[in-house]
Amino acid sequence: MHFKITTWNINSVRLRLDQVGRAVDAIGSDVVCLQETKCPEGCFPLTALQGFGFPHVAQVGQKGYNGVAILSRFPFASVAPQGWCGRDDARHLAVTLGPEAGDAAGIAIHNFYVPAGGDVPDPATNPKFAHKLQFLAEMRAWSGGRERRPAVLVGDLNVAPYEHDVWSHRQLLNVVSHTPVETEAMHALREEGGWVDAARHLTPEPEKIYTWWSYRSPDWAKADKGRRLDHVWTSPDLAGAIRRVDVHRDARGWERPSDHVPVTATLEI
DNA sequence: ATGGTCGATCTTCGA
Repeated sequence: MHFKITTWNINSVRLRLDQVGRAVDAIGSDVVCLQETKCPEGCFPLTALQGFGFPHVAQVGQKGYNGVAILSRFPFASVAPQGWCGRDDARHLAVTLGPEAGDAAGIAIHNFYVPAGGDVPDPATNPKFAHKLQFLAEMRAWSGGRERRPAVLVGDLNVAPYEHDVWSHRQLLNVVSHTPVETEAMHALREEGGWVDAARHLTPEPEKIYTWWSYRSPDWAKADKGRRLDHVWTSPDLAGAIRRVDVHRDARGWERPSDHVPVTATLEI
């Protein structure tokens, strides 16, 4: 079967509900992982999302910030949110697909929203950056201890790990999301878990790949000062199944867009 | 050249 999994930092699921429907209709996703849903669980638009063809929805939320959700055409065998850095921030959700998912049955899906880290890349003076580094360190330890079974890790990881994941490596070396301490932490945690970066597996450097363009850029498409912050990783046993990774850049040009675009991996399993 | 723009919430914070 062809299994399509999409990750998208939606930056308010209530505001962009119609855009979720538009995107998944065009893509044909089997599973959609959203970040920054920005609503507490009580006001989550569950019924509307189910109406887009995803009867099975797992989500955690908070008032105003964070929040992650997994929408699925297939039932879940298990759902497990997890706290990180001793907080109950809604930044991670894991599910396992049930037997109804056919060849995708048993695959674990991890949806992450890594802290952005604030503006100053110094953990001594910026607690947000310290939080981000701690979060990445905990992910590394978790990756190393993880049970070896088929899994896909997606999300807004808020790090652009390779030189050509940003519009200018040199100009962003001291900008949060691309500093050496972050990119090294990201590589370490990926290698610790044996994870395969699906986009770079198919499209190695030096080809540029971006998934995010700042709201502050007056002409984002022309300037094209993007960064690759949104990722799909597979466990090593699924690496050979990666057929496509599509970055839906057009969504950045929609009316009232998210600053991130959907990224979809197609696996043949 | 240190801005610029969003979203949620309640005038400021996080991104």
